[in-house]
Amino acid sequence: MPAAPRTIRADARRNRERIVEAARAAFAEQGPEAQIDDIARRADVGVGTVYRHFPTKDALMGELIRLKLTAIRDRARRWLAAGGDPGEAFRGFLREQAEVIAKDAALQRMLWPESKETWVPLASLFEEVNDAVGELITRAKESGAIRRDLEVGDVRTFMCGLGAIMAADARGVMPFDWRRQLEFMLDGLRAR
Amino acid sequence: MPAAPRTIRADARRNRERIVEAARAAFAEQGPEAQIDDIARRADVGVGTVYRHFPTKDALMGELIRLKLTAIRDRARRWLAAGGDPGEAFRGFLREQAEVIAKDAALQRMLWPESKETWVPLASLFEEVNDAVGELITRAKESGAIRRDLEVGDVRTFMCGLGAIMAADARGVMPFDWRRQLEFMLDGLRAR
Amino acid sequence: MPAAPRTIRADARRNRERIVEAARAAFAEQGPEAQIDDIARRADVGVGTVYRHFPTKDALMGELIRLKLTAIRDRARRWLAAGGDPGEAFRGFLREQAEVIAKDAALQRMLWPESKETWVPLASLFEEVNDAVGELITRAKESGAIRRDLEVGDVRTFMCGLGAIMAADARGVMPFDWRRQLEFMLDGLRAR
Amino acid sequence: MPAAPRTIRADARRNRERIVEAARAAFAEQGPEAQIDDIARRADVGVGTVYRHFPTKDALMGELIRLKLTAIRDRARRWLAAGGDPGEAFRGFLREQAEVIAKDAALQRMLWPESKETWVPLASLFEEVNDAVGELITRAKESGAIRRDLEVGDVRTFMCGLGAIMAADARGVMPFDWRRQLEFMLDGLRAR
DNA sequence: AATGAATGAGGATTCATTCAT
DNA sequence: CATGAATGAATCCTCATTCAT
Repeated sequence: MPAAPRTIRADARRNRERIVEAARAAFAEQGPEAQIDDIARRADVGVGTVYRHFPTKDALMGELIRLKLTAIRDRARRWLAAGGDPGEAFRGFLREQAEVIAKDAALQRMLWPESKETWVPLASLFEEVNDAVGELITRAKESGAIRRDLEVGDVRTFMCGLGAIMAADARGVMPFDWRRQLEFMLDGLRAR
Repeated sequence: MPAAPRTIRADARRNRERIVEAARAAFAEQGPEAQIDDIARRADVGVGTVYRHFPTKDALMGELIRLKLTAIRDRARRWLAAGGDPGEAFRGFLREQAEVIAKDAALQRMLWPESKETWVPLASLFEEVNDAVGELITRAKESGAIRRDLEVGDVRTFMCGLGAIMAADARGVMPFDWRRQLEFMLDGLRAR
Repeated sequence: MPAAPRTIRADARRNRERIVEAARAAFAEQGPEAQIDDIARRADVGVGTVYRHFPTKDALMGELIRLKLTAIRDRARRWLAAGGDPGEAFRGFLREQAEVIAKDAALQRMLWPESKETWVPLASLFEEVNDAVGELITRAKESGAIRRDLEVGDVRTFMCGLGAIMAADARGVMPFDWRRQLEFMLDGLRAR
Repeated sequence: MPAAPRTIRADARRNRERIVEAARAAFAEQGPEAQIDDIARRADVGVGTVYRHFPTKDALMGELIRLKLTAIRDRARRWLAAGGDPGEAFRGFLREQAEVIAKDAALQRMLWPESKETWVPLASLFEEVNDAVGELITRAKESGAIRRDLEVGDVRTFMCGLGAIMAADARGVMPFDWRRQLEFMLDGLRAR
């Protein structure tokens, strides 16, 4: 009768969520140097609890990345499903995507983490993102909305740079207007 | 003994140069986490000597930034002085600039540092960079080579993002083709 | 419902046995650093259950010691009851005893634990061991098989050392031949 | 002019010695669980200093073992050089050796450490110990003082056990008379 | 009674910076 | 001036034990 693993989970899941949320906030504020102890304090749990849910600081970061990627994939799929003008879908996706990223920009500083290992468990999810965004691109190309030599990797590359810009801007050292940047790039991607 | 201070100066200056070079190498390889001890070892001096020349790690980083900015300014001025087609000067400058940055890409990770304080002593130099690049932009605009709404800040913003892309690429986590990125952007900046 | 408590008891006892067995295995493999969580996992129970049966890790260790001592006492009594040549009984007991100890040698690392407190509840059992082994010694002395100055404490002392040797050998750092050691000692104990 | 590395060394060496001494004391009292922080406090230096001299707790332990082994080797050589009756030399060495070990008995708990790696850098020293003790044994055998089947390994094994006995005795859990033990063994090793 | 999630003190190690020589 | 040894706060992670379910 392995019925048990249901009740307590409610509590545990709540904690897990609080930890993830606290981690998002902490990393967003302080970047990768955010401390586990601080995250635990924010989540109002003991350090041990953080470690019960995520064996390692890297694992916790990995989870945040996973959530981000999942959100990206879903957003791309939503724009795909919505149909409409392929060029507008492509641009709409990128604009929306950028707005969302901007909300916790500092997170970007860990989206492309040091170790390749972090990516291993994310590989398949990553593929899904590629597929969805790739499809948006393909359709836009076919409709003649964007240049024919654009590839998924280019968009990924751009978003990486845009994230860095957002992060730098968020830290307030110097103003960076990423929205203009995005529009310039979108113009650059138009078919001539 | 009016001769003595000169000899010592020579020694000290040599040390300072070696430290700066070692720091460049170390930061380029390991990013901001490079350790002072390591830098001292590369420069073949004691840690104390590093601290004699640069009171803190941040100060040392600041010096590297200063050198970078100086190089950027000089490069921009060189393209200004060279004359020729304004559009080509603008694009040539950015391409050359990018190639140089790419050489120690990891340095970019500290070009936009945490503290505003780091920027204070660099303010005037920063103005000079702005002026030089601004002039390149103005000329290009006037010649009709690029869109009229482009501003210096946009270029700065773009280079920040491009640097981040280079840094991520250099760490080898994922391939990022910054050269394609640059060309897309240059296309986006063209006047239509 | 007078039947209920019985069923539960059966369950509880089964759990207790599984815990003890798991602890034996864990401690035998990893020495005193074996973790309660690991023991619980091996026993296929929750940590809480381990703590219900044994209030502290030390108590659990104490139980293992108690079992060991009981086994020693019974073995000694068996050799006493068997009669036969007293010298052979003495030596036979030690040899058999050693072989059994060797099976989970790492357990020896905790047979002589830090705290005297652990011994308090074992005092009377300890006496019984002493009595049984003492009787084996007395008989052997009387039959002229071993030196007259041998005392129970000496045997205890020797077995402690032998256990340590086994444990070290088991960890594989360096080969220790405890069987030769035992025979040398038995020779040393012979009456001349 | 690499003349420098002489002066400061006096200070540093003093510190190193104090650390080693503090470590000996700490490990002798508390066994392998002694904490680096405590050792630093005893030596009246910062933790960092301990780590400057010994990169790792294991390295510090390794040093203590090295010192022990060196002392053993030298003692054996001294008895060899002293000449005299080979049987007495063999026994004298073991008795003296035991007395010295007994002084910080708890150290024995780490003489046969977990990891083989600890032994690697000690291999050659270990050989020297073997050679010296082996020669004592050979001479004693030739003079007919001890049984012909005794080997160096047996003595090593015995001393390992004796050390464990001392350690257990030192912890005061139960009295163990290691001197009697030694004499029994020496009797066992006599040629008949 | 059983479960396993939560707790948090404790412990090894790092590294920017100071200071005696 | 240079040196590099010393410092110790800071940080990640472990694990015996408690407690809500």
